[in-house]
Amino acid sequence: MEEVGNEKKMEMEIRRGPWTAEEDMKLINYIALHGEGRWNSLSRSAGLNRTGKSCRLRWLNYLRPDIRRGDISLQEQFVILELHSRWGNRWSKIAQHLPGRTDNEIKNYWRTRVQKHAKLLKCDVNSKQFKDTLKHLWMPRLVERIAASTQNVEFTPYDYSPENSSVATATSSSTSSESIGSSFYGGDQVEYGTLDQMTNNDSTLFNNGDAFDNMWSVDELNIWLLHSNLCDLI
DNA sequence: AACAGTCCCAACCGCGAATGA
DNA sequence: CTCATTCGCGGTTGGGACTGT
Repeated sequence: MEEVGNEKKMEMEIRRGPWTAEEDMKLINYIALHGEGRWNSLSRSAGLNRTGKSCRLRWLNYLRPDIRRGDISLQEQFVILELHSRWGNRWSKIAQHLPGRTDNEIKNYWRTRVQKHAKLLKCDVNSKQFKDTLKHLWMPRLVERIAASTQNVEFTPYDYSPENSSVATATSSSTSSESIGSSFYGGDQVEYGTLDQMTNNDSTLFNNGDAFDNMWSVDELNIWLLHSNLCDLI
């Protein structure tokens, strides 16, 4: 009986909700000394009344020194759209190609920004219509804007069109994370921007923030959807 | 100024996979 | 092989911040 009572007491002491600065410091200091991993025992040893899960999440999504904060840049938006079109909601896999960004952040971005547009257009975010809108309208537009915003820095915008995109040509067997990591788009001969260039720390590349929302009007998108529907019927 | 509605993000939850005893 | 524990992922939620009326 007493044991059950103690367990209950332990459970009662487990903290939830927002982390305090003191808890953050405990976690940072402990990991600096002992490294990460073994989260449950780490939590106990560090003197944190948190679940191992909670500690892991806090570290990976917030405290890690290489976390990048701030708006998602045009380049990053493009990478997210591109990789999501290939892999779907594989947030952690997508995050691996966006240094400093977490799966949680990308997931939040997708839900708040991209799904918002789908909602405005009254179509499902997973529908062919919406995917086509992304591929044929949003992504080419993003490329234009990336090219415009990077004219003054050493970035070689590639000739993007949905047809030469790996979105259109890739098969599941031919896509690999390595191909994305080394050269952002396919062919070795073509001078494409590399992922590093797409996601480096150059402030001129990363201060474009929220441009996504203002790229086109709902009317513009609706006209395009109507047009693509008519084309499908013909 | 006050309120309602919406947006955004940190954090939690459930589940399946991996690992170890 | 089995069971328990831990880890990692994707989905969901709570609440503060922001915006519009």
